[in-house]
Amino acid sequence: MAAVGPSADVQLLDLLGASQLFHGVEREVLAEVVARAREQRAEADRAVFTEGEPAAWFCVVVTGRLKLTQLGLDGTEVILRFVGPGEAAAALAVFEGAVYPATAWAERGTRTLLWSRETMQALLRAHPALALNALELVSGRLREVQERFRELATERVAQRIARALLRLVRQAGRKVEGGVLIDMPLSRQDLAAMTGTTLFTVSRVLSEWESQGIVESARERVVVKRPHGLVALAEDLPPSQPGDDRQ
Amino acid sequence: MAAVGPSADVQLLDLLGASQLFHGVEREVLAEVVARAREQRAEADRAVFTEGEPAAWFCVVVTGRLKLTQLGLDGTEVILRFVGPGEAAAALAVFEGAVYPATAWAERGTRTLLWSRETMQALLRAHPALALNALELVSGRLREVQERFRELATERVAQRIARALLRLVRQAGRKVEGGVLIDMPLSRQDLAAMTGTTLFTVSRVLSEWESQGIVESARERVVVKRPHGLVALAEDLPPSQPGDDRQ
DNA sequence: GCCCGTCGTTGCGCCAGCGCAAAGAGACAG
DNA sequence: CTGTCTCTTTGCGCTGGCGCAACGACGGGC
Repeated sequence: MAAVGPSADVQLLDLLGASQLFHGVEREVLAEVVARAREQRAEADRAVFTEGEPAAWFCVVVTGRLKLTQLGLDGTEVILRFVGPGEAAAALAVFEGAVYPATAWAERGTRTLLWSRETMQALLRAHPALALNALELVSGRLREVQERFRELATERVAQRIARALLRLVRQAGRKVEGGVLIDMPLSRQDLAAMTGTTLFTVSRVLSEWESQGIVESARERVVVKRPHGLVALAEDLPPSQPGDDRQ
Repeated sequence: MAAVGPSADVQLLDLLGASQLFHGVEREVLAEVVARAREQRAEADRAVFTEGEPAAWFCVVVTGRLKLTQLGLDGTEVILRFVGPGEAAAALAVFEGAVYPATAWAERGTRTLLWSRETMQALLRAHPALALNALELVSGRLREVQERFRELATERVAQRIARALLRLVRQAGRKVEGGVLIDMPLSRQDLAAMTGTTLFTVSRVLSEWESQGIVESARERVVVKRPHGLVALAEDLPPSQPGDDRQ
């Protein structure tokens, strides 16, 4: 962990200025924010913070990605979401609670900015615009979780997997020939933990879709070949035809 | 709907002063807040606001209760939560989104205070303490929904029903002889919509628990006789003995 | 180039929970 | 008191998805 050097400042200012939490904040305030941050390069396979521990740091990803998980009583892992560059983690812990409600796993080489809980609360108090942004941020997240809660309560597994893939396409999709690659390591187990099912079921569903030409999958890799096909599955519409996805 | 009269002011000030959103706010600000509210008596079986409609009003319950539901694609209803006196609804809609993410059904005779979206946003801007309270409120709600998401993803039906009952006991429990009554009309269908299952399964589970003396249930009525028994079920512990609940 | 560890696939058996139908039980109106 | 409406119970059959086991495939390290 190191104090942020002046050379990095401009890039960080841009990153934060474009983030949901700090967007619209005056440049000078942003400079203050950056000045009070600590930068960290996370090692892979080590948690940046851990569920149940006292909430000490607020976190924004600079490069790389975090995976936020919760643990069930029986040890089953649930993936809440992924956090990409410019996005925040541990908002809950710092704004409301005393402990982290989730564990954050960093992808190899992930760089993060960290602010102590006290710093963050002081910033919120000093800059009302920041508090409003935070309110919007947390609200949006609440909306999304409620949505997923409803899905989990009312929809079948295949439908939920389709939705999860569509979300990942939006979040980490990269156009490649023949479709959209979900540009991150994504195991069957990951998809299962996102959708409340098992890796076996995910494997079966993906195999089925592969045989229908909707996706193409390999080890920790998924390419969506016919997004409309997934949308049809997610919305429970009559299956689309192979020609439907021409763009 | 009527402007708030001066006679009601004191009670309303107390109610709001004790609420999570307005707690700690100076008395004079609170007076301003009350002055800008409209009071409404909701008819039963009519929605106070409806999922998907433009978000127009922020809402705090004075007396009675709201039931917040979301609709699935196939028409299945999911209950997000109940809103009691002093609690807020439509926070999301007003703080972040353009439309209500849920429908609010009022119990018969429920009285609510309403503020227009614009008023609410003006209040937030004018009083930073309010924004911080709102942030805390929404954060707490997010924490709870994430928790329930995890439960839905990892736990069995009986376990989830046990948790739902325990939450309701905390929220609307009233001590009666032989146990704690959940003091509101609560159908099997309601419990099913809270836990992502069907009324049949809820009925079977409750029957089983009734035969074990853990609960006692009637039409839209549940009395928890041995809370520890439910806790054991919720935490997946070895079943407690009938004597365990002596207090 | 080989080995080993991790990830993915697939067949098989099983069971938790669903869906329906038919009947029972309160509650409320008239 | 009676009829009706809604809520609840329970039996029965079914199936979506789970859990395991065995095997296969890929990839990184040495």
